[in-house]
Amino acid sequence: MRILIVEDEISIANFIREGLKEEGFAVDVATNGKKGLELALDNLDGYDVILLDWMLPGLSGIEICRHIRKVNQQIPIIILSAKDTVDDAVFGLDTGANDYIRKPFSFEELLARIRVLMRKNEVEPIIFSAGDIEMNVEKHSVTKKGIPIEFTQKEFSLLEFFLRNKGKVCRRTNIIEKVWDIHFDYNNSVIDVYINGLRKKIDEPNKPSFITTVRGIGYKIEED
Amino acid sequence: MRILIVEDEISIANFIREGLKEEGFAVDVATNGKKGLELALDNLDGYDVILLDWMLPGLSGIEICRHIRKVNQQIPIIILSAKDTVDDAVFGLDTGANDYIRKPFSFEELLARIRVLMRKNEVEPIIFSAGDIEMNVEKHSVTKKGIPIEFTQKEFSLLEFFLRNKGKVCRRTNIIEKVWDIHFDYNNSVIDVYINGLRKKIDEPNKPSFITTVRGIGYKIEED
DNA sequence: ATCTTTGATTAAAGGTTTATAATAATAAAG
DNA sequence: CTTTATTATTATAAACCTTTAATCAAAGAT
Repeated sequence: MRILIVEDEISIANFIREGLKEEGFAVDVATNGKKGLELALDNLDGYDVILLDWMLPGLSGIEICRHIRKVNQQIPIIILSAKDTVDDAVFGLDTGANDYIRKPFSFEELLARIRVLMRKNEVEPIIFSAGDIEMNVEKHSVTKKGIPIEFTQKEFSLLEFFLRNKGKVCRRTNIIEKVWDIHFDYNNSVIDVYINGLRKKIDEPNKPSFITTVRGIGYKIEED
Repeated sequence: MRILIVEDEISIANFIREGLKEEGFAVDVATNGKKGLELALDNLDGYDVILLDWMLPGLSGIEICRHIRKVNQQIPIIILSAKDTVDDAVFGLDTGANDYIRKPFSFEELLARIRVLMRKNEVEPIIFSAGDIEMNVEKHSVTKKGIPIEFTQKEFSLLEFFLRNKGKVCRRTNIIEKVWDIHFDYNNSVIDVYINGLRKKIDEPNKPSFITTVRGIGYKIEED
């Protein structure tokens, strides 16, 4: 997680930088507008959040924000400003900032607001893979070495369950609960039938199966 | 654009409601926590933003927020609160709110912050295409290899939905919700009928359909 | 070495989902 | 108000998943 701070008051910049570093962020600081915009545009995808002071020598934070938004609408921008009127806040937000924090601010609240902005990018993974197998949940497709393999609904969710738990043993009870939504039924042989089906579609002849049996417990697929 | 306000102080609720209505929003108001949560959960996809007062009779705004976030991570939530300490704000934000506004607040700033949260849904492409098919949403026209094909309204929006989600599987639940605005009705066969209609107009004889069936889940059109 | 348990495989029954046509209901147009 | 176009519902047949059951093979226990 990388954050860019554009702030000309060295003491404030340092204060934020040290605080964020303690939280485990990588931090870049620019102390004037021109340098800040340069850093931002050079490395737009590299930053997870950008903090902009409004009043800066040269290029203002607002102008930086406007420039960035011309090129990229996604990256979260927070304006930190001593301008504390409602009009200024509205102006800043309408220029494309995601948040507007008035100085002086509490570091804890800044941090919480950074967390909010990073939260939305934490989307559930939609692609799982193991060995040659790759699954795209959104597309509901699976490929082996790039070649698509068709799966029925149940087959697909069973395979998905294994891929989500790559490396771990999936117990029969667990499988039957999570994939079939059947409870308290250890010995349902539907599982076996479907394991068989998966193996037929995935495995290659004369090779150890992609899905290994853990006798008395369940099955698993190995971590790469 | 529909907004839910959960606020027990009638004067504040009315003030916000009237303001938002003037801005062209559809507004629902709940004056206690229980009712608010009910409205929210009944109609999660229906709201574009939810405003929660923290202190409410019965169920607090924080608790409502927590409940909603269990089910839905996307919908923007703003907490409006007389609790003005940093700790309260941090707590509110960490509970899943997207913004935390201290009372008393300016309506203009609330509006600007609502705009921020709705902005992400703004980028609207007008032309979609897949294979030989090209759709212009503005003109409400579709062509295949440049030759226009007529569609009825429902046919058009169904096709539009597929084109917007090119490559992804469109689940029946999703289709019936987004195209027909019918909720909790998986097995409405109106879908099948319209799929049939689209295929008749688009597909060529003795070729695989433009729209592929994903049995038990829904339909999709392939990425080019 | 044999028995018991567990897992693999196959085939077939049973059930669900989808395609299609026909019909009814609703909205729009003349 | 009637006609037409559009949308929704229902019915039925076909496709094909899912489950059950039966049999066989392998591993572990006695």
